[in-house]
Amino acid sequence: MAEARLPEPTGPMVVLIEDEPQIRRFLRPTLISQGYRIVEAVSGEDGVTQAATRQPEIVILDLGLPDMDGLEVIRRLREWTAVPIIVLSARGQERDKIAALDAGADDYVAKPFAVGELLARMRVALRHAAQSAREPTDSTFAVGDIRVDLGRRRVFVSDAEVHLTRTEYKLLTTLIRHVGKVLTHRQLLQEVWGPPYADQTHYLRVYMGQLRHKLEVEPARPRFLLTEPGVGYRLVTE
Amino acid sequence: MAEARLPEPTGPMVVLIEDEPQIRRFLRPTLISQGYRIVEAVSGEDGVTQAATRQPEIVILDLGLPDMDGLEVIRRLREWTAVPIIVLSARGQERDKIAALDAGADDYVAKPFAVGELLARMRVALRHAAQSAREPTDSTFAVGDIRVDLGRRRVFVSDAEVHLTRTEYKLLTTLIRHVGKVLTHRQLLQEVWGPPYADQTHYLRVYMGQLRHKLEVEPARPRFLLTEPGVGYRLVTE
DNA sequence: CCACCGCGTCAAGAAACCGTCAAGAATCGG
DNA sequence: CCGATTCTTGACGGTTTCTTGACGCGGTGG
Repeated sequence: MAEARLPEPTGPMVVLIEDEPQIRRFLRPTLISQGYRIVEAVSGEDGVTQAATRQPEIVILDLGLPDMDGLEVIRRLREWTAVPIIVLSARGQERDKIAALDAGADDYVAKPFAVGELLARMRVALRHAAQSAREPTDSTFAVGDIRVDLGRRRVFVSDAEVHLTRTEYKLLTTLIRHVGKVLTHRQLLQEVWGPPYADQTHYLRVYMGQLRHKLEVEPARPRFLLTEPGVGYRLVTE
Repeated sequence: MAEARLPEPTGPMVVLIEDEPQIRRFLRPTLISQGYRIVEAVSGEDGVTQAATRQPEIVILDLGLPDMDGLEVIRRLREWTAVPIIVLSARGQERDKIAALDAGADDYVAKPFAVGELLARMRVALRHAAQSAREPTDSTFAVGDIRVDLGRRRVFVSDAEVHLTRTEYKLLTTLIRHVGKVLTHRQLLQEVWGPPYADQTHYLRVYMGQLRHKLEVEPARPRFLLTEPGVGYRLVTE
């Protein structure tokens, strides 16, 4: 396992989201010497975008970013990708670690950190990814005239952007995550609104109606957002 | 993700390989209160055996064992299992961490450790396991011209989709679950409609008729959905 | 032979479910 | 604080699905 890695130009790609130039200057040559391809982002927004466009094998994320809460970055990424996220943070408090790990981070390394340990933890992350044979996720979803850019949270119909509210978007991405499958009323309500709402099926009717209105050509006879009477809803491709 | 977990007797099983009674006494109630089932081992040899016999969801391993090098325990486990291994160690040296992680450990927590962090890292490990476990969920059932995609809840006859109502589908999947065997009226009614309906055999006649009408080529002389007079029904393959 | 029983079929009324609209309430941004 | 957006809730009508009863068939046993 611990074989020496020589520099190779097509190794795993890492997106490094880190605003401190000092750390970037330090990490960049180290990672490159280990054979990684590296893409740097200096803000959370940029980081999410880079992760969406480059589809890296690993994301290394500093929690202390200027523009955005680090936890928010994790959540944004986890909306559409399972890419391993290793958090770097100056805050070594237990509750920070717990919050980041529960938000979807895979590992947490407190600063100042030993670079050898970071590299070892990166190898662990790569091992996991290889094991589940997970390809880097495509950050866009498309069906018919509908296109969803999950990284940027934007939705287009026939190349015209349509605005979805937060709830509408969450409902749509939930359906996308399980595309093809029927999601029961319960599942949808729990995932989108939270467990306490598991019985408020009326919400579903209202919001499915709004989604159809915004996305379907003929909302009354939907082609993609289908009803399974008595069961739930499903998103179908073609 | 950070929902409160109540104690439940059938949660994930943890094998804790740890020779210090102090730490065992401390961890045991904590893990149990989180709903884990816990098996303790006080030596490396015992730990490997327990992991093999109990098939736990997680292994927590102290590196400083009396009988065996901790790295050796990791290697022994990795010979046959991919179960997540979280290492606990009093040695916080970088090279110890690297060695353990590269030997196959998934995480490394230095003592003294914060128990909340350990629990969070355990949740991460469980997440990984759950993720890689749920790839092959593409079960379909087929007999004659009839094809049932159980994952997507769809039914086809001669490659044309037919729509089943909720009750029809439930009846069909119940028959599929017991394919080949005779199901009595009682069994079917209880499984599909619920115990209070155990005597409403008329329902069965109506719905079996509808199923045959939708699935059989010659509903009056069914090839697959057969009646066992006086007993119940059965689904046969050829 | 005929009454009876289990089974299959059909259909109509009842009930449940779904989509739609719209009006307040709550929330957000300025 | 105000205006705009979004969420929440209720009402209503159309549709699907369930439930129930009636009836016919065929086998069985009196």
